[in-house]
Amino acid sequence: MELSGRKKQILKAVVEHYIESAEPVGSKLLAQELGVSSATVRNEFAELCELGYLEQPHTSAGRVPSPQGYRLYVNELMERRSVSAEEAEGIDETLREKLMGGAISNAGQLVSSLVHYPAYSVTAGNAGLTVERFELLSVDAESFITVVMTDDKNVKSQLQHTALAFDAERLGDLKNLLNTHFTRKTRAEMSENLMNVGDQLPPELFLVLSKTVEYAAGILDAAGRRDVVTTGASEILKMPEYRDADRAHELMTFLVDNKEQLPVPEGDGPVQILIGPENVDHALRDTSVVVASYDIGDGMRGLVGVVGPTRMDYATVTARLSYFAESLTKMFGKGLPSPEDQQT
Amino acid sequence: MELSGRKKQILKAVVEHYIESAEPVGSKLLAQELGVSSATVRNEFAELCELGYLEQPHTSAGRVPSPQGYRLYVNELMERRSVSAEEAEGIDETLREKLMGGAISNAGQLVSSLVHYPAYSVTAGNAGLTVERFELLSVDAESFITVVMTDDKNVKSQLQHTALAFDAERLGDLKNLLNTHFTRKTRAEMSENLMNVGDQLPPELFLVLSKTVEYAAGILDAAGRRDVVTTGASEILKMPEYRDADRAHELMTFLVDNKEQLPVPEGDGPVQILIGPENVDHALRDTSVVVASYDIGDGMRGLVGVVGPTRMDYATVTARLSYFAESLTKMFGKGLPSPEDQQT
DNA sequence: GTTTAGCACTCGGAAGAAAAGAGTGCTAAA
DNA sequence: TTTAGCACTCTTTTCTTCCGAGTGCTAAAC
Repeated sequence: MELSGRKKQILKAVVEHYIESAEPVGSKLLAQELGVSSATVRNEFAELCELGYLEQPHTSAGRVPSPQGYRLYVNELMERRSVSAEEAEGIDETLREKLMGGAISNAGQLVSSLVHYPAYSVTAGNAGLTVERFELLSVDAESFITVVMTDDKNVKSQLQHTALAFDAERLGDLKNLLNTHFTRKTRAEMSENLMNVGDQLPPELFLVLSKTVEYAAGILDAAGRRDVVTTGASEILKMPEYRDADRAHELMTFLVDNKEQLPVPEGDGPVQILIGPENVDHALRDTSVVVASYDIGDGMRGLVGVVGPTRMDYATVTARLSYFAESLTKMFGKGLPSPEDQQT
Repeated sequence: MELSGRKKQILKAVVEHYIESAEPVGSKLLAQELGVSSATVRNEFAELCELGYLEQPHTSAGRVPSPQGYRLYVNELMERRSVSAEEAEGIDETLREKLMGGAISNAGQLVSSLVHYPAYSVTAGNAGLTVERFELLSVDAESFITVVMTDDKNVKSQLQHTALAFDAERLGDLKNLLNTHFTRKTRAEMSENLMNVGDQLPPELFLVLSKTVEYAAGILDAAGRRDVVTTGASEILKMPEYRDADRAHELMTFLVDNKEQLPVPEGDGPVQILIGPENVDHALRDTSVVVASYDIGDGMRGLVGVVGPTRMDYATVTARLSYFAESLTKMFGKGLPSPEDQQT
């Protein structure tokens, strides 16, 4: 059933007042605003309550939006404003400043400082990654540098010590071995090949080989892992709903210890909003989450989210977050921190 | 003036009770414990107050240790117990489990989980670091891999794109240029040399060279920076002294935003304890900090610290922290996560 | 001279009562 | 359909009272 225009207007006003004040909204305030009597507003209140859009903390308090109310607000009532010119400038500024070098890990940090809520960022793991190329560089008799390039063009390297002396020839052999049997292979295949090749190799050499392969496998594992970073958890201590130390502690430890369980919705829109009980996780039952995803390039996607009370400033958060995500996408596409600057 | 034996005994008891209960300690409780009358204890209390070792929250409450009282306790009265066999086993376990791969950044995390206080770890920056060697590996016409080994034997690498085509010869030239003019040089010297060399170079080549040198300089900068990581800040929400959201928020944001100002004392002992006002930083005025340093090898030192209320369980924290630091030192000296496993 | 019993005194915190206030629901009139 | 009016509900605040834990001091006891 479609709500009347005035009901929508009232719901919108309740949500916005409550977002601002964190106090239940009474009929008198709205009466003034709408130019009708408080009794009229009360009648509407009563109906909105019956329909499930509003709630009453107790009999004689004002009204508070229910999750369903927030949902309607977000879907229909909220003005989907975009960021102001100054906001945009500010965001661009911080982005340029802090994100050079392609360190995506602190995207959450930027977002958190932008919206004053806890934020998190997820860098999608690249599970199918393989090694494209091995290089070995001689250092001295007992050590060499291993360089591993993965097929997403990331390069990592380490110094490796060996028990036995490695001359140039031997190093070349090892390198050939690595490049023929361990490039373009999945994790499982690498382990398998290690076993196969191992049989025909002198044990000392095998030891070095396996150490190198393990190093490479570790890189693939690390790249395959979904990485979640949370920041700004302490922001919640400023909010009235978390003045209670126990509640604050609960959410806080969740954000730190269970961050892997933060929602990573399959994105169909640019920004997604999960309100209160829409979150599957029990600990997020009365918080809302706003997430946006951005393009890293190579078809990969990153994700940043904001966590806050259901009484969250959805309009501002949504605007800033989506602008942020767009900017990130642009930057990865062509902008300053281009792929050639990516460090390892 | 030296305190009488009984005064010390009483001070010790007050400190330990207060550490456990966070409640002011009354004379009756101690009377029972010491087998004297409460009046006697009260007399001693009064004198300890005058001497500045105890404080009274208000006229008719029990006594609470003053910072000076804690100091005496820590210096003389506390039983400097070492960790129990099970504790040691537990610590070794977590160390082995979590620290393979030489990721020191989360030493604080381990400590925090060990003592249930917020913790931080500082990895000393190596300011005098220089590049020992450059390597360039051809990938395709327009890109190559830059490998940089610093004189502490750390290796880092990145893929670098160029505007102009680079054949093997040209790459060799560039490499020679790098290795002759930019190894074993300080940051300043590198910049200077870049200017000097630049004059005699075609501009396209110079662009590539400077990009590479900048990359190396960035590595040196990063290594030179003192890196502070804090963990477990949310632990404070469990403590009665931080049930007040404002106080909790203050300390919390300090631990997150001002972590660079956490104390890094010049170590003369294995474990150092800073009590309340002994901390220079205003925000730490009523917290205590316990820090231990450990050996990374190569004469480098790392540092881990624990932050908590002055009512901190000094005995346990000190024991665990020093055991932890010792274990770390041992591990870096000869243990599992040996230098050859250090990743970049 | 130290220790202890005794006692009056001081606070802080808990418990209760009362008052204030905000907001409601309902009825009846406009 | 809107609104004025009014009784009612329930929270919050404030004030008071009361209790008890703990003190400081004095005078007696060891």
